[in-house]
Amino acid sequence: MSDEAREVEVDGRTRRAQEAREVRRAAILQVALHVFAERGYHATTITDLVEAAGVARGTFYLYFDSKDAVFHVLLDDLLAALRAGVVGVDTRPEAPPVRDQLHRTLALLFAAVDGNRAFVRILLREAVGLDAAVEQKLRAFYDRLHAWVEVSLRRGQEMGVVRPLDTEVAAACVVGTVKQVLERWLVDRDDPVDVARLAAAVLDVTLGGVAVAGDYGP
Amino acid sequence: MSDEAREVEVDGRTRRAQEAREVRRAAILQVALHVFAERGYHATTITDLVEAAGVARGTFYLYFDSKDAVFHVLLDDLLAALRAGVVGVDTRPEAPPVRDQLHRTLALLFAAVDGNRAFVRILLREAVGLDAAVEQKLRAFYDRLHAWVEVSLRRGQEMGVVRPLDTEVAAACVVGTVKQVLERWLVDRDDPVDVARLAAAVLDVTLGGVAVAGDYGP
Amino acid sequence: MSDEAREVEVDGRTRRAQEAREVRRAAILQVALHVFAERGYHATTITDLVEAAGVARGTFYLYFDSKDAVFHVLLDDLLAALRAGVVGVDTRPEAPPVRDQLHRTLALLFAAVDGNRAFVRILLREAVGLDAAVEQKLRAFYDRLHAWVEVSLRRGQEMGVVRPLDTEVAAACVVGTVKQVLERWLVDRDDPVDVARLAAAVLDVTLGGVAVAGDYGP
Amino acid sequence: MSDEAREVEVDGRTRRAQEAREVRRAAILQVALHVFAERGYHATTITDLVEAAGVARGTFYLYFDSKDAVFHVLLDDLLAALRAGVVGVDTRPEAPPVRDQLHRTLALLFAAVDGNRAFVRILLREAVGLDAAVEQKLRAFYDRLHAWVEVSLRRGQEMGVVRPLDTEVAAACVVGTVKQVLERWLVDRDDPVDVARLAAAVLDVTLGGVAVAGDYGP
DNA sequence: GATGAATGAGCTTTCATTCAT
DNA sequence: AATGAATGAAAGCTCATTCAT
Repeated sequence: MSDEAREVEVDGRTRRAQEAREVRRAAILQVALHVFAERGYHATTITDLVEAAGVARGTFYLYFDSKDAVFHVLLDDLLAALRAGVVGVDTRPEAPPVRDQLHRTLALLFAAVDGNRAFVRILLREAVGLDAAVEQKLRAFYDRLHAWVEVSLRRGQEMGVVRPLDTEVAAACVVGTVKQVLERWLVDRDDPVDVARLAAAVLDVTLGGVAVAGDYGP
Repeated sequence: MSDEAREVEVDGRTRRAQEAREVRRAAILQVALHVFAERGYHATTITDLVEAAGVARGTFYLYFDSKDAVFHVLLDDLLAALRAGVVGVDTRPEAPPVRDQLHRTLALLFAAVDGNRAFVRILLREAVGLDAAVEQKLRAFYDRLHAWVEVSLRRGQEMGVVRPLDTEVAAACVVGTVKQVLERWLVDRDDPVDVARLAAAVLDVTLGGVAVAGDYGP
Repeated sequence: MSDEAREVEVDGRTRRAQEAREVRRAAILQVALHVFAERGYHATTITDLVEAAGVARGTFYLYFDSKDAVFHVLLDDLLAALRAGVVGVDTRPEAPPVRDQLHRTLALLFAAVDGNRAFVRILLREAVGLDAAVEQKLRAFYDRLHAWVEVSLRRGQEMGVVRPLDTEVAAACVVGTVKQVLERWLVDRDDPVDVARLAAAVLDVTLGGVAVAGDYGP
Repeated sequence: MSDEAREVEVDGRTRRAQEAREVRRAAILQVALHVFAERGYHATTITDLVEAAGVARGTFYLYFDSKDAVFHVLLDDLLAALRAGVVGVDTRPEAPPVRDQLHRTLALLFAAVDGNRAFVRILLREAVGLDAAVEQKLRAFYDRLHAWVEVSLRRGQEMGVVRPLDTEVAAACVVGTVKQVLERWLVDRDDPVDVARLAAAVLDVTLGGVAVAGDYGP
């Protein structure tokens, strides 16, 4: 075997080993997600995890530093997926109608959660005050979402399409609305959901309020 | 001493003992609330509880079955307080305006949470998925609130003061709005809050929506 | 039962409980000493300790913070016992001869070690660099012993009973001599030893050297 | 290529491979010595060793059976080095003076330790009771040293240059003296040391004792 | 021969709960 | 009724060693 061939083979080995590592890591993550979802984060032990993954205790620590570390990886992945769909409204003349853009954003968010139901379930049920780092990440995520909504509302006011109202309260209302709908339709239930329809209904209520026009008081 | 007198005295003793029991039980509860608030539910150990209460470990178990049991008592008390203010809208002619009634309900709810910030904080931060029973209680509370809102919305539609909209989605929006506002103004922060003003702002957004009338799309 | 009687009884209970605690603590210490001596410090696990003591794992931690803590208690006891016999030479005219005083000091030291063979064995065999605190304690002990010997030698030189020599080296020789004799006769063997005779022999060699008088030098 | 030539080439290969093995083995030993010295024996993990040596975990086990095995090799090397300088006194008429021979032996021993401070440090601080085999080796070394000293003292008595005294005790005193001086000047400190001067001082104290001649009592 | 991912027995420590006094 | 010493199951994590590639 020539030196060159050897080199290629070594590279091949290294690459295959690397790929095997990635695969195993992903497998442990996947299993952890399901075990967390089934037993709850706190109730899940390392033993549960390694038994479900079919690896030895030590192997787990080869891929993750701790139970918390696994959780943080899952959390970061989810938050990234959620953030991906939340983009600013395009106000150029040739852009689609604002309402359609908002609908698309909502639908994307709902779809992202729909694709991660198990983990979002853990997140909303148990991880709220899990540890300082998790809390900080969640809070940062919600704060960012809130800020984004509030800024959007202010812009809307400047454009004359949003009523004069307390934008901070209104932003909290929007965020809370989204959270609750997510929780009710995607977390508490296992049924498939038409995210487009749901997004449309939420948009309708949020934009127009519940009262008939002109009749919601002084 | 006659038998009767003895009986009376025994009754007196029994009664006094009973009262002492109640006092001690209440004291442990009160202390538990504060310790939970200070250290967090999970971080609080039985040792923390009994030391703060100034009783022996065994004594604690004379009054409560477990750490969880204390939590459930505190939880039941809170939920009862929250439910107290949520009453149906009075539709009789001589009743106050509907909007005022809704404002009063919201303000009462906010005030109840305001008076129990410490515990609500633990509830939302740590105890969301504490155990099946807690989860079920919370869910029942929210479901009941949701149902109440949905029924109210339907009645409003019949009365012609609520727009035609998906009442289930709208109810979820209302509940989510309330939860988020509570979390943002009463749980995440320590500042005193003008609950009446906050309730008014929430009502404004919820009833009228964020879009200017007639401009929120097809 | 009168209040006074009750008080007495409560005191009695408390006292008895306190005594029981002391007894148990001492029992664990005693057992630990033997287990350490038998299996070696490093090889001894908490499991070994509690099984030998016949208590539950948790009970152990009720009396000691850790395996190290037990060791430190034993160490402190030993060092105190060793230090007890090392006192300065009485140079008043009416005092016993210096040689007798030195003999007494040596014999006391040897006897103290003789009474703690098991632990001294651990100390010399394993605990030398156990942890920073142990090392510091041992070093402090030896340094103090060395300093005491060196000062004594200087005084002897002033009094004209000690030869002119490097007192630091000589002190190290004395300390090393004592350590080695202890190790050879009391640690490595289990035979009973005549400490007075041993002390006399050590004194003879140390004071007079091994060479015949006048024949040891250049 | 003829068969003979091939054979030669194979031999060459084998020899070169053998040499490469030796080199690698020595490299691991050298690295282990430094890592042990830096982190301490117990705190050093196989991971530390293989990372410092730049070889894979499995490779380590190709050269040594275990962590302990490496230690034993280092220990054997050290003891061999120490033993090298300890030779009997030459009593032929034309030999150098006895005192000079003793001085040379001491100085050689001190120098050997001086050249291996790091490992001696580990040996005395952590590995005293590492395992039965280490203990046995150390004990054998000291016993041999003791026996050698005792025999020398007896010969000295026969030659009339050593006082009548308990040679076993005296031998222990000499061994202890040497150990303590080594520990104090070469193990506990990092300063460079004049081994010749130190050896001379030790010899002076050991041969002549601390008391002025004729004044050390009956 | 070299590799390094995988192993799993074993460690120390915690803490909700029990029960003899 | 009150006490608090005792319990022991169970947790998270480490690391010397093995073995398929």
